[in-house]
Amino acid sequence: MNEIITHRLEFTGVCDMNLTHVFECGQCFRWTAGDDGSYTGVAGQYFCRALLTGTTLVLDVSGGDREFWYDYFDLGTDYGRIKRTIGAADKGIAAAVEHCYGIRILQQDFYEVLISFIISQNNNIPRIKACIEAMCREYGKEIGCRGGIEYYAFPEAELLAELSHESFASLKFGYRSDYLPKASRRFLERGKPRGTAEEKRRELLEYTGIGPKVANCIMLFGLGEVSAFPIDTWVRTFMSDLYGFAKDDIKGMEKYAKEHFGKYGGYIQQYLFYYYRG
DNA sequence: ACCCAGGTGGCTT
DNA sequence: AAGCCACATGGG
Repeated sequence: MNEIITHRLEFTGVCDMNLTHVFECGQCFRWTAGDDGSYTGVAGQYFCRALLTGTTLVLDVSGGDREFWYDYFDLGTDYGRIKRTIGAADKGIAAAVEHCYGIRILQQDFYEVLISFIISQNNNIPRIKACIEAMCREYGKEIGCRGGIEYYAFPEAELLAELSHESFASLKFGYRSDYLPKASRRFLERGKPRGTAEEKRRELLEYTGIGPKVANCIMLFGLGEVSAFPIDTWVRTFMSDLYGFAKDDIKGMEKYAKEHFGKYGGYIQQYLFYYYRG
Protein backbone atom coordinates (compact mmCIF):
# COMPACT_ATOMS: atom_id res chain seq x y z
CA MET A 1 0.00 0.00 0.00
CA ASN A 2 1.05 3.61 -0.42
CA GLU A 3 3.28 4.83 2.38
CA ILE A 4 1.43 7.59 4.10
CA ILE A 5 4.35 9.21 5.93
CA THR A 6 6.33 11.73 3.93
CA HIS A 7 8.57 13.18 6.59
CA ARG A 8 9.57 13.28 10.24
CA LEU A 9 9.66 16.31 12.52
CA GLU A 10 11.43 16.46 15.87
CA PHE A 11 10.84 19.01 18.59
CA THR A 12 13.17 19.00 21.57
CA GLY A 13 12.76 20.56 25.01
CA VAL A 14 9.01 19.99 25.09
CA CYS A 15 7.83 20.38 28.70
CA ASP A 16 4.47 20.05 30.44
CA MET A 17 3.14 17.61 27.88
CA ASN A 18 1.64 14.13 28.02
CA LEU A 19 0.07 12.71 24.89
CA THR A 20 -2.60 10.80 26.77
CA HIS A 21 -3.68 13.98 28.52
CA VAL A 22 -3.63 15.94 25.27
CA PHE A 23 -5.67 13.47 23.26
CA GLU A 24 -8.01 12.04 25.92
CA CYS A 25 -9.06 15.30 27.54
CA GLY A 26 -12.05 15.78 25.25
CA GLN A 27 -10.84 18.54 22.97
CA CYS A 28 -10.41 16.41 19.83
CA PHE A 29 -11.98 13.25 18.47
CA ARG A 30 -9.77 11.76 15.77
CA TRP A 31 -6.72 10.38 17.59
CA THR A 32 -6.14 6.82 18.80
CA ALA A 33 -3.63 5.44 21.29
CA GLY A 34 -1.01 2.99 20.06
CA ASP A 35 0.35 0.21 22.26
CA ASP A 36 3.71 2.00 22.59
CA GLY A 37 2.54 5.33 24.05
CA SER A 38 2.16 6.90 20.64
CA TYR A 39 -0.98 8.51 19.27
CA THR A 40 -2.07 8.33 15.67
CA GLY A 41 -4.65 10.47 13.98
CA VAL A 42 -5.60 13.14 11.51
CA ALA A 43 -5.46 16.89 11.99
CA GLY A 44 -7.36 18.64 9.23
CA GLN A 45 -5.84 17.27 6.02
CA TYR A 46 -2.78 15.56 7.51
CA PHE A 47 -2.03 12.19 9.02
CA CYS A 48 0.26 12.14 12.05
CA ARG A 49 1.82 9.61 14.39
CA ALA A 50 3.11 11.32 17.52
CA LEU A 51 5.49 9.92 20.12
CA LEU A 52 6.83 11.81 23.10
CA THR A 53 10.02 10.43 24.67
CA GLY A 54 11.20 12.50 27.60
CA THR A 55 11.04 16.02 26.24
CA THR A 56 11.44 15.07 22.59
CA LEU A 57 8.33 15.01 20.45
CA VAL A 58 8.66 13.02 17.24
CA LEU A 59 6.01 13.37 14.55
CA ASP A 60 5.74 11.18 11.46
CA VAL A 61 3.37 13.05 9.19
CA SER A 62 1.83 12.97 5.74
CA GLY A 63 2.12 16.73 5.28
CA GLY A 64 2.27 20.09 6.98
CA ASP A 65 5.43 22.00 7.69
CA ARG A 66 7.25 22.50 10.99
CA GLU A 67 5.34 25.67 11.74
CA PHE A 68 1.95 23.97 11.21
CA TRP A 69 2.68 21.25 13.76
CA TYR A 70 4.39 23.63 16.18
CA ASP A 71 1.19 25.66 16.23
CA TYR A 72 -1.08 22.61 16.32
CA PHE A 73 0.54 21.32 19.50
CA ASP A 74 0.69 24.83 20.95
CA LEU A 75 4.43 24.50 21.54
CA GLY A 76 4.86 28.27 21.79
CA THR A 77 2.83 28.47 25.00
CA ASP A 78 4.47 28.14 28.43
CA TYR A 79 2.14 25.78 30.28
CA GLY A 80 4.41 25.67 33.32
CA ARG A 81 3.75 29.33 33.92
CA ILE A 82 0.00 28.95 33.30
CA LYS A 83 -0.23 26.03 35.73
CA ARG A 84 1.63 27.89 38.47
CA THR A 85 -0.64 30.88 38.02
CA ILE A 86 -3.97 29.05 38.05
CA GLY A 87 -3.00 26.53 40.73
CA ALA A 88 -1.76 29.11 43.21
CA ALA A 89 -5.03 30.42 44.58
CA ASP A 90 -7.23 27.33 44.53
CA LYS A 91 -6.70 23.84 45.96
CA GLY A 92 -9.19 22.16 43.64
CA ILE A 93 -7.48 23.54 40.56
CA ALA A 94 -4.06 22.69 41.99
CA ALA A 95 -5.08 19.04 42.37
CA ALA A 96 -6.46 18.88 38.83
CA VAL A 97 -3.36 20.50 37.36
CA GLU A 98 -1.08 18.15 39.24
CA HIS A 99 -2.98 15.10 38.03
CA CYS A 100 -3.51 16.31 34.45
CA TYR A 101 -0.13 18.02 34.12
CA GLY A 102 0.32 17.26 30.43
CA ILE A 103 -2.73 18.87 28.84
CA ARG A 104 -2.23 21.29 25.98
CA ILE A 105 -4.97 23.10 24.12
CA LEU A 106 -4.48 22.11 20.50
CA GLN A 107 -4.87 24.80 17.88
CA GLN A 108 -7.29 22.96 15.66
CA ASP A 109 -8.86 23.99 12.38
CA PHE A 110 -11.92 26.17 12.93
CA TYR A 111 -14.27 24.40 10.54
CA GLU A 112 -13.36 20.97 11.91
CA VAL A 113 -14.07 22.18 15.44
CA LEU A 114 -17.29 23.87 14.36
CA ILE A 115 -18.72 20.68 12.87
CA SER A 116 -17.33 18.36 15.54
CA PHE A 117 -18.85 20.26 18.44
CA ILE A 118 -22.22 20.65 16.77
CA ILE A 119 -22.21 16.84 16.65
CA SER A 120 -21.17 16.73 20.32
CA GLN A 121 -24.37 18.14 21.78
CA ASN A 122 -26.32 15.77 24.01
CA ASN A 123 -23.97 13.00 22.92
CA ASN A 124 -21.13 11.02 24.49
CA ILE A 125 -17.51 11.03 23.45
CA PRO A 126 -17.26 7.48 22.01
CA ARG A 127 -20.32 8.11 19.86
CA ILE A 128 -19.12 11.55 18.79
CA LYS A 129 -15.92 9.90 17.59
CA ALA A 130 -17.86 7.24 15.71
CA CYS A 131 -20.04 9.86 14.00
CA ILE A 132 -17.05 11.93 12.92
CA GLU A 133 -15.11 8.93 11.62
CA ALA A 134 -18.12 7.73 9.64
CA MET A 135 -18.48 11.19 8.10
CA CYS A 136 -14.77 11.44 7.24
CA ARG A 137 -14.75 7.96 5.71
CA GLU A 138 -17.77 8.83 3.59
CA TYR A 139 -16.96 12.40 2.55
CA GLY A 140 -13.29 13.09 3.32
CA LYS A 141 -10.42 12.65 0.87
CA GLU A 142 -8.41 9.51 1.53
CA ILE A 143 -4.94 10.39 2.78
CA GLY A 144 -3.58 6.87 2.69
CA CYS A 145 -3.27 3.59 4.50
CA ARG A 146 -1.02 2.49 7.33
CA GLY A 147 -1.05 -0.68 9.39
CA GLY A 148 -4.20 -1.85 7.60
CA ILE A 149 -6.11 1.30 8.55
CA GLU A 150 -7.28 3.87 6.03
CA TYR A 151 -7.01 7.51 7.03
CA TYR A 152 -9.30 10.23 5.74
CA ALA A 153 -9.08 14.02 5.81
CA PHE A 154 -11.82 16.05 7.41
CA PRO A 155 -14.45 16.78 4.72
CA GLU A 156 -14.48 20.09 2.88
CA ALA A 157 -17.21 22.58 3.75
CA GLU A 158 -18.10 22.87 0.06
CA LEU A 159 -19.01 19.19 0.00
CA LEU A 160 -20.95 18.98 3.29
CA ALA A 161 -22.86 22.13 2.32
CA GLU A 162 -24.45 20.28 -0.60
CA LEU A 163 -25.58 17.24 1.37
CA SER A 164 -29.10 16.46 2.51
CA HIS A 165 -30.49 15.72 5.94
CA GLU A 166 -30.75 12.06 4.88
CA SER A 167 -27.03 11.84 4.10
CA PHE A 168 -26.26 12.51 7.73
CA ALA A 169 -29.20 10.61 9.14
CA SER A 170 -27.89 7.47 7.45
CA LEU A 171 -24.64 7.98 9.38
CA LYS A 172 -26.67 7.93 12.62
CA PHE A 173 -26.37 11.64 13.34
CA GLY A 174 -29.92 11.69 14.65
CA TYR A 175 -31.72 14.98 15.05
CA ARG A 176 -28.48 16.96 14.43
CA SER A 177 -28.50 15.86 10.77
CA ASP A 178 -29.86 19.06 9.29
CA TYR A 179 -27.62 21.30 11.40
CA LEU A 180 -24.49 20.27 9.49
CA PRO A 181 -25.30 21.30 5.91
CA LYS A 182 -26.77 24.53 7.26
CA ALA A 183 -23.68 25.26 9.33
CA SER A 184 -21.42 24.47 6.37
CA ARG A 185 -23.30 26.88 4.13
CA ARG A 186 -23.19 29.57 6.76
CA PHE A 187 -19.47 29.06 7.24
CA LEU A 188 -18.89 29.40 3.50
CA GLU A 189 -20.84 32.67 3.50
CA ARG A 190 -19.44 34.22 6.64
CA GLY A 191 -16.01 32.65 7.06
CA LYS A 192 -14.21 32.30 10.36
CA PRO A 193 -15.58 34.63 13.06
CA ARG A 194 -13.33 37.60 13.75
CA GLY A 195 -13.20 40.52 16.14
CA THR A 196 -13.49 40.51 19.90
CA ALA A 197 -14.36 37.41 21.89
CA GLU A 198 -17.88 38.77 22.37
CA GLU A 199 -18.28 39.36 18.63
CA LYS A 200 -17.10 35.85 17.81
CA ARG A 201 -19.49 34.42 20.36
CA ARG A 202 -22.45 36.37 18.98
CA GLU A 203 -21.68 35.18 15.48
CA LEU A 204 -21.42 31.53 16.57
CA LEU A 205 -24.75 31.71 18.39
CA GLU A 206 -26.44 32.59 15.09
CA TYR A 207 -25.75 29.06 13.79
CA THR A 208 -28.64 26.65 14.24
CA GLY A 209 -27.40 23.95 16.59
CA ILE A 210 -24.96 26.16 18.47
CA GLY A 211 -25.93 27.34 21.93
CA PRO A 212 -23.82 28.82 24.74
CA LYS A 213 -21.93 25.63 25.57
CA VAL A 214 -20.97 24.60 22.05
CA ALA A 215 -20.10 28.22 21.19
CA ASN A 216 -17.62 28.29 24.06
CA CYS A 217 -16.06 24.98 22.98
CA ILE A 218 -15.58 26.34 19.47
CA MET A 219 -14.10 29.56 20.85
CA LEU A 220 -11.67 27.64 23.04
CA PHE A 221 -10.64 24.85 20.66
CA GLY A 222 -11.09 26.49 17.26
CA LEU A 223 -10.56 30.22 17.74
CA GLY A 224 -7.83 30.44 20.36
CA GLU A 225 -10.09 32.17 22.88
CA VAL A 226 -8.61 30.60 25.99
CA SER A 227 -10.85 32.55 28.35
CA ALA A 228 -13.94 30.70 27.06
CA PHE A 229 -15.50 28.50 29.75
CA PRO A 230 -17.84 25.82 28.32
CA ILE A 231 -20.30 24.48 30.90
CA ASP A 232 -21.47 20.92 30.30
CA THR A 233 -22.71 18.26 32.67
CA TRP A 234 -19.19 17.46 34.00
CA VAL A 235 -18.38 21.11 34.58
CA ARG A 236 -21.62 21.49 36.49
CA THR A 237 -20.52 18.60 38.68
CA PHE A 238 -17.18 20.12 39.65
CA MET A 239 -18.59 23.62 40.03
CA SER A 240 -21.08 22.11 42.43
CA ASP A 241 -18.45 20.05 44.30
CA LEU A 242 -15.75 22.70 44.52
CA TYR A 243 -17.72 25.91 44.93
CA GLY A 244 -21.15 24.81 46.10
CA PHE A 245 -23.24 25.83 43.13
CA ALA A 246 -26.63 24.29 42.48
CA LYS A 247 -26.35 22.08 39.39
CA ASP A 248 -28.75 24.24 37.39
CA ASP A 249 -27.18 27.58 38.31
CA ILE A 250 -25.41 28.12 34.99
CA LYS A 251 -25.56 31.90 35.32
CA GLY A 252 -23.85 31.78 38.68
CA MET A 253 -21.13 29.48 37.34
CA GLU A 254 -20.50 31.74 34.34
CA LYS A 255 -20.20 34.73 36.62
CA TYR A 256 -17.84 32.93 38.97
CA ALA A 257 -15.62 31.77 36.08
CA LYS A 258 -15.46 35.25 34.64
CA GLU A 259 -14.58 36.85 37.96
CA HIS A 260 -12.23 34.23 39.40
CA PHE A 261 -10.76 32.48 36.36
CA GLY A 262 -10.71 35.36 33.88
CA LYS A 263 -8.39 35.01 30.93
CA TYR A 264 -7.37 31.47 31.94
CA GLY A 265 -10.92 30.14 32.18
CA GLY A 266 -10.48 27.79 29.24
CA TYR A 267 -7.36 26.13 30.64
CA ILE A 268 -8.92 25.75 34.08
CA GLN A 269 -12.06 24.30 32.62
CA GLN A 270 -10.06 21.74 30.66
CA TYR A 271 -7.86 20.55 33.55
CA LEU A 272 -10.92 20.18 35.78
CA PHE A 273 -13.05 18.60 33.07
CA TYR A 274 -10.48 15.88 32.42
CA TYR A 275 -9.81 15.40 36.13
CA TYR A 276 -13.48 14.91 37.00
CA ARG A 277 -14.46 12.90 33.96
CA GLY A 278 -11.49 10.61 34.58
C1' DA B 1 -37.88 0.29 31.41
C1' DC B 2 -35.45 3.93 32.65
C1' DC B 3 -31.26 7.51 32.76
C1' DC B 4 -27.35 9.63 30.66
C1' DA B 5 -24.08 11.79 27.22
C1' DG B 6 -18.91 18.02 26.07
C1' DG B 7 -27.31 20.76 24.78
C1' DT B 8 -30.29 23.23 21.76
C1' DG B 9 -34.63 24.89 19.36
C1' DG B 10 -39.05 26.16 19.90
C1' DC B 11 -43.00 27.05 22.27
C1' DT B 12 -45.48 28.74 26.43
C1' DT B 13 -45.89 31.51 30.41
C1' DA C 1 -36.35 36.17 30.97
C1' DA C 2 -37.37 31.82 32.46
C1' DG C 3 -39.43 27.12 32.36
C1' DC C 4 -40.75 23.03 29.72
C1' DC C 5 -39.96 19.35 26.48
C1' DA C 6 -38.87 16.85 22.24
C1' DC C 7 -35.14 15.76 19.77
C1' DA C 8 -31.87 10.37 17.51
C1' DT C 9 -28.77 7.21 19.10
C1' DG C 10 -26.50 3.79 21.89
C1' DG C 11 -24.58 2.28 26.38
C1' DG C 12 -25.22 1.23 31.31
